[in-house]
Amino acid sequence: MTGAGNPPVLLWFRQDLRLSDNPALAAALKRGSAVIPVYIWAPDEEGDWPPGAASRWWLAQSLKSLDSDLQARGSRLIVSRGPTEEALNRLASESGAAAVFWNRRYEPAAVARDTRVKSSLRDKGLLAESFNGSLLFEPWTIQNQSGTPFRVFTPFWRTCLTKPIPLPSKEVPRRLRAPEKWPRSLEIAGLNLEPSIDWAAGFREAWQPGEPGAARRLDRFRNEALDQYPEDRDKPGIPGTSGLSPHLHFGEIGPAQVWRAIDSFSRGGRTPAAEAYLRQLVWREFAHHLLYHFPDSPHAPLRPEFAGFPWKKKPEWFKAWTRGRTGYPLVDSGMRELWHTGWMHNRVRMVVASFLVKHLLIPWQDGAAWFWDTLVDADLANNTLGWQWVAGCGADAVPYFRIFNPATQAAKFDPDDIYVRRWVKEAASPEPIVEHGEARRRALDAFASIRK
DNA sequence: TTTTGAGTTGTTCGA
DNA sequence: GTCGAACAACTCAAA
Repeated sequence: MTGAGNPPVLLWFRQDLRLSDNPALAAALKRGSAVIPVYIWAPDEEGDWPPGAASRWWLAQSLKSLDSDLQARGSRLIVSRGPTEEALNRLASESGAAAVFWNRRYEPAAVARDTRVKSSLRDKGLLAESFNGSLLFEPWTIQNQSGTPFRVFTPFWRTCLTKPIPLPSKEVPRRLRAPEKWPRSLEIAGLNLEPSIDWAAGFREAWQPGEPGAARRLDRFRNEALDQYPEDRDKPGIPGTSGLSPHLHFGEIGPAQVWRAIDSFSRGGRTPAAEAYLRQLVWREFAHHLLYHFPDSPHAPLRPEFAGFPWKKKPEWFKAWTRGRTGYPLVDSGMRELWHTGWMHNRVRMVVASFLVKHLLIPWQDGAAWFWDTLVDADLANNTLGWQWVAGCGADAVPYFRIFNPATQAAKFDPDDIYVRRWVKEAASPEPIVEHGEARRRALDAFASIRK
């Protein structure tokens, strides 16, 4: 089929900002139609979670990268503002498009919006189809033997391993056929995603947003760090983790591509290093599974007894935490790394989160909101799982008595102070805002108070 | 059907 | 210095 007479397809990009292994794009190409790549900025449609400042910075870079990759293939990115429904209808009528294809999202607000958009497009006689480009296992495909969603990771993982892992599609188009008539477009800069005061110098140094940057990151990890991953992933001073989280969040690389690149076997078994990393990739799946099945979890604890937890509001302590001025070098380093680069090492995320929730007794939701605004990899599913896990109120959560000692954690995972010296330059740390032993006892009492 | 055992990431205390 | 126990409650799967 040449498709020369086929009306064009609108390819609605969201969190799938890539051309390789993109099922919606593949489906559009298969029709032989011209493709009109579209991004619609509609933060009002994200419920309580419009993208934060760090995410918006990343998004701006990623859109520029996508546009440039499209232009290299004879195409371009059409940019519009929401409301999404109106934008898609206008773009379709301006271009004569007869179909809209996209890859699915799983956040509650996005699911509701996408459902509405799909039926509205179909009512208008357009073909509207969605695909899976972001997960290995969509949330409704994994369940336990009683037919309910898993709440414990290990059985979830074992069940995933019995399912076929999707193969990434190899096809990357050299050229994309342009439509006869391009619809109107805004400039990416016109969306005002980037800060007016340029605070992102540290971000630019640390990251290369976009599909080529994601591929480079994956290559580096596989070639230079994977073998040592089980030991090195916990050391914040060295690049022992993949650093793929923001690329995965924005879909600049897909999980099937990552699985394919990492999975390796020796003597009949998966190598321990590959398995350790793939488990982490499946934690991302588990987070999406939980968010989909428990849509209140971004704001409400999964364990109901936590509704009565005696949280404290201490604005000056919260502020000290956000600024990296708690007096605990590992905590302060993490918070400064976050502020400077838009990212924080996972080991340190656990320590700073535990410190906020247990040492300071400040609600996990406040920490989640700060991370949401400052992380370039801010992802509602992962952020929610992480904070509920640390607070002990989530699925498969940490036991209440597990209270990280920031000094012990530093001694164990940053024994040569490489990480702490990178982020805490002053000769003397501020006085600790709470004393560890006392804070620990207070936390144990608070957690005991909600037990039956 | 009921029981049993295991479960991402820890710390402290006392022998 | 090292080591085991204690620090809960609940989900899930296998026996």
